[in-house]
Amino acid sequence: MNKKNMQTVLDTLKEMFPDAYCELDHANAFELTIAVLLSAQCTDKKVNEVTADLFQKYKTPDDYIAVPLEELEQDIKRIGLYRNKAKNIKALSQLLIEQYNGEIPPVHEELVKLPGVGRKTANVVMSNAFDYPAIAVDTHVERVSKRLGICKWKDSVLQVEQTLMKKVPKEEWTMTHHRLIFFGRYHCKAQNPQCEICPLLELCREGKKRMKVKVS
DNA sequence: CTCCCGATAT
DNA sequence: ATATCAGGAG
Repeated sequence: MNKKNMQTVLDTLKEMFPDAYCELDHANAFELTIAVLLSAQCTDKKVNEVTADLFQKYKTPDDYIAVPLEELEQDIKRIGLYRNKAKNIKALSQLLIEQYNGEIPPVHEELVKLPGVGRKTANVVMSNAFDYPAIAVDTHVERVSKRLGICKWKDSVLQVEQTLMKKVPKEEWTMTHHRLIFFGRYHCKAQNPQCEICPLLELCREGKKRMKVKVS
């Protein structure tokens, strides 16, 4: 995508979602890390329902270590992928205590060493908890970037991230990341994207293709 | 690449 | 019935 169209995308997203933000409820970096870990292949809404009780019951890494695995599994069962997630939360808590004084390290390279924390989760924690510029590429960011033609269809999530970092000014990385998610979640949805009323239709390769299929 | 996985939308 | 949801590990 050329510079002019990219600027149009950024301006339009800003108009559509001026105050996009992290929709995962959390009070600190530790809770945010747990929430993002739980959010894999699950809606934010569902995660928030579960963490409302979870964060009342568990406050520190020690609390997660103290509980039997089976009990923690039941506490998060409604999220899905719950066995892996419960195991990761306990291992992550253990590692935090052993190597990080029980605190979430504000360093990307350290975060990805934590069980259940990959590049995307680390980026979310860095940007939302530690105010560090980052673009986390989740399912929405990837889908939207590819549909609009910001990046190639066959790009990996890492390539998508690198392309976005190159095309977006660094000071706008975090906000743009949130706007791309809102755009993907509420407008350019996986099923039933709102192409008919999309202000970006003129520059959207996929959107124009979809509209053609509809009229014919 | 496959597996993990319940809940919700379509 | 099937697709999708703020992915990560083996």
